[in-house]
Amino acid sequence: MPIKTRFAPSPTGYLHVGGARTALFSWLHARKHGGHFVLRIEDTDLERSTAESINAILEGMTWLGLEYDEGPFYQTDRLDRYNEVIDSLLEQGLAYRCNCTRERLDALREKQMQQKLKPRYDGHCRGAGVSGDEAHVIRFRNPLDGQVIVDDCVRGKVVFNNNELDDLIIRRTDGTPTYNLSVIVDDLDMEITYVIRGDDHLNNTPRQINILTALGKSPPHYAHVPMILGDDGSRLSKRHGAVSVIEYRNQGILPEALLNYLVRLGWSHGDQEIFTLDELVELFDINDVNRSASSFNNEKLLWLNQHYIKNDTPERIARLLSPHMGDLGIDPATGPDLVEVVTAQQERASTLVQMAQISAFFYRDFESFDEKAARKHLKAVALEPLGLVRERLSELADWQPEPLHELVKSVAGDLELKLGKVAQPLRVAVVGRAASPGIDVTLYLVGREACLRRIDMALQYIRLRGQGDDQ
RNA sequence: GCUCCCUUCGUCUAGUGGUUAGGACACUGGCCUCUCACGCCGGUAACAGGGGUUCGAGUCCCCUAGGGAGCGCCA
Repeated sequence: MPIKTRFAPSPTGYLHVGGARTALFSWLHARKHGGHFVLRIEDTDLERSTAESINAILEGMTWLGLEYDEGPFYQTDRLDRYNEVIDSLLEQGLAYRCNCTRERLDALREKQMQQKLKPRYDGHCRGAGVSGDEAHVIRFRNPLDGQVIVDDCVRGKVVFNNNELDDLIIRRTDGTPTYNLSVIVDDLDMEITYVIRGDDHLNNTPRQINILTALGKSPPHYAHVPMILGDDGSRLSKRHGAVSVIEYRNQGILPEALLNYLVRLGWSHGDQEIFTLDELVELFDINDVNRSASSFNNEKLLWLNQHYIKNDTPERIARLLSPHMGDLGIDPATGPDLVEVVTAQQERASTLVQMAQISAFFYRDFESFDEKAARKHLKAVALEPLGLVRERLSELADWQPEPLHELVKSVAGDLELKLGKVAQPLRVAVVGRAASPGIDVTLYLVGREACLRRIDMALQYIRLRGQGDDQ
């Protein structure tokens, strides 16, 4: 049978980075073996499933580039099929009707907890012969003894005793199937050979295997991958910051950076840190995934992101950066070529949002000089070099980085100053801050008109400031 | 409480009985330098604890502790 994996999120929120990682592992496993990757939406919980959530998941998968070969399938389209399986289990006596009230179940659970027992159904209706005419659920008749061995690709063999399990509900009073039933029917019908999922499902697996066995089928291969924790060691959630992959996109993270980061959480290949998707398809092996949970570390993600920003073509980065400029109210068409701006900033930003922020000054005047930078560089001693630079800039014939570089150097030389004594005041005057790309490229991209205007602002700022105190 | 899982630098990890316990992020010292960044060179920092097995244990076994997950008419 050809290798087939699936990603089966329930549409009750956004595509979580933990989900994205299991999706990535499933996708890689399928790609590596020339198999298929299936997307299935587990929306049998009608109360909590939403269309927005489905869209968010599809959007996230598309952004990450985890394309699926089959689906998306929706479980709500397959209710008849689940009922067919449930009915056949019922007919064969492998399942039974139960009319226990929620009150009874709640009381039972409470009593068991008090007795320090594991809460579970007591089999009250197992032999009761509850009629189909009254309100009821269907329970699977779980074996009472023996054991189930889950042979897991990442955990190894895990043994569960049947006497720890109970008769789980497979059809609700309203007639809809529950998770443990629909999952195994889908995986069976869709011919899934590898179930790769979060290890929060490990405890469900013996129940699913028992149903499969009752149906006369053999289980697929399983791989339960460890969960992702927040930086405080608890389960990753909203309070740790971004958890939705779309949030990462909005923060200016590149999809390849997020994928590279996620794959290294629980998996490695020697000392290698950077992987192309092609390399991953070749090198990744689900059997090599770690057993222990790992903490999400945003700094390392930022480092990877900067790496990818640095090493991609300026053209692609510019295309991705453009909407983030828009977020700042800047239309890149109104100023210097965004590709040239990216080339100048590529090594200076770890996210696209940050790159937009540090590039805004190319497109519009800043509100005010950064105070610390101004205090250090916009002083009376800067009046002469700034004045001279201004004069020569206004006369410069060829407004290009090279001549601009020569110009700044010549001013420094003529005034017998170190280059920094000219470049830094000039930078603060033109940029508003003490940090920017090389002064020549900065002047070139800002353009003559804005440069002269901003230098005049700086000269005036120094003079006004000088009147006030001991400057 | 019960069942299952996990435990190497702060974090991600390498390590499959003999290593000065390696790499990466972060932190940090230096170099480069017109600033920031990049890059380069260096540094701090780990086998949870206790018992075994063995000539020898991060590696194998047991116990303890700590952490996580599950125990729903959620998935």
